[in-house]
Amino acid sequence: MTRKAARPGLSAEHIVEAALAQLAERGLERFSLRDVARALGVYPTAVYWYFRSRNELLAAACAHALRPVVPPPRPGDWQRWLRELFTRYRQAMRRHPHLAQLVGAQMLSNASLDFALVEGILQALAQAGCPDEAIVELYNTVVVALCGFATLELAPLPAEDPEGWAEDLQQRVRDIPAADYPALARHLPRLADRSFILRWTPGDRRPMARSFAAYVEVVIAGLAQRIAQARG
Amino acid sequence: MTRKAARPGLSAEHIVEAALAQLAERGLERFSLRDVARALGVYPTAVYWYFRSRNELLAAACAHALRPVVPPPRPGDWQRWLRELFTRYRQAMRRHPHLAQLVGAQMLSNASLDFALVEGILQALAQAGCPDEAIVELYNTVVVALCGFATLELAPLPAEDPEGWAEDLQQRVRDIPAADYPALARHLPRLADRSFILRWTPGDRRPMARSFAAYVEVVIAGLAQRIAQARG
DNA sequence: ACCTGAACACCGTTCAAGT
DNA sequence: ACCTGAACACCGTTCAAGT
Repeated sequence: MTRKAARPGLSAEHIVEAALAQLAERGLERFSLRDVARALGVYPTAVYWYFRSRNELLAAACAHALRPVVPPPRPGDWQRWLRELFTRYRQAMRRHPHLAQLVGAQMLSNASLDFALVEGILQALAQAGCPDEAIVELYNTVVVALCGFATLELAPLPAEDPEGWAEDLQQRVRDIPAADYPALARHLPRLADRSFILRWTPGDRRPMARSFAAYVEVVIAGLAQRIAQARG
Repeated sequence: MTRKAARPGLSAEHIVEAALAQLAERGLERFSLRDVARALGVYPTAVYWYFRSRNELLAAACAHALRPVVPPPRPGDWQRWLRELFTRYRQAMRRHPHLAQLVGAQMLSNASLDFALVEGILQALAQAGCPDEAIVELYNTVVVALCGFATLELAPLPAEDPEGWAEDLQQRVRDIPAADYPALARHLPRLADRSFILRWTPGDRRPMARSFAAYVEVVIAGLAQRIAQARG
């Protein structure tokens, strides 16, 4: 009844899912291929049948996470399309917070969906009236803007002794000398734990939705103005 | 003549310099505390007298790299001050390209210079006329904008088999089906190796200065408009 | 105070061997 | 084709010991 050779118990997709689970559980810094294999009940080296390296596995995980980011076309409304793209990217990263640093910082070069993303951005810029001479710089601007917010929002806080670190930071924030930093002292109640550098709760537990919305509008308004200017 | 106990041959500053040298030579992914110790001619464990962990050493390296980023005050010209801040940040990261991902993605919470940075940004926003209710979101927007560009520009390309990877990407770019990606196909000559996702030369060897300049102007113009709008 | 030295519990990856 | 199994060359970190 049993076959001569068992059908493979593994698959690339299966491994990627296990990797995403490990990532969610232990974070990027403590992510290990051996743990993924353990979770799957196979030898570490079995993974190498499907992926050439640990990095390739992580790249595949990034590609998986990024699948739903490119929005459907919105003919005639480039601002809405961009807004949607930015929002989807952030949501995709919120589902896999530990991937944000990877995608933002180094993985933007692998997946095959990437060409669709490029095409979408170029079409949005064209619709906005961007002249050909400005297409490279504004395309690059959009890509940076796309990754920037979620990368910082979801950045991991120090992994070792997080409570101790949080207390230290709060103490230092309380002790800020108002004479040296008047604006900071004045706005501290608004900023504390709600803003970069002055926060101790990670972004996945304390979303920065309002700031994200403002950020998106700043970028879009800036693009519109820069395009108008480039057209002369 | 020789003292009873030799004065320490090491120092935190000395170790940080060795770490920066190692980083420049081998990159972040292959950075190891043991190599730093080897370069200094001491046992790996000697480093632990000065730093509690590898991560703390890297944080110190980031703080070192970030020292010169906060510009002197520019009373009455917040746009100039911001432009200078962005430029200095990028230049600091260009001096230590392998730190860009760290600083951008996770280390924005340690150094003591940080409070000066926060104060400067808040004062710039105040000068721009930002109302108090919008200060948090626009402060966060500025911080993201600050780190975003250099983080992506200097992102490392795949460490394993970089030439093979570069050739693959170039091949895939050449094979882009113009029917599926018309805008991409049309602008490809401009974009190839000069834009994110479509480049195979790393940003430290091929700077993206024009795109950076455009990016900065987009952000500043967007801030100005958003502030004007927030004032009603 | 500052560093040596040994040891622990891990890694990613290679290669040969099994089925 | 797909996985086991052993082995290699590393890691970061802890702890005790030296001076």
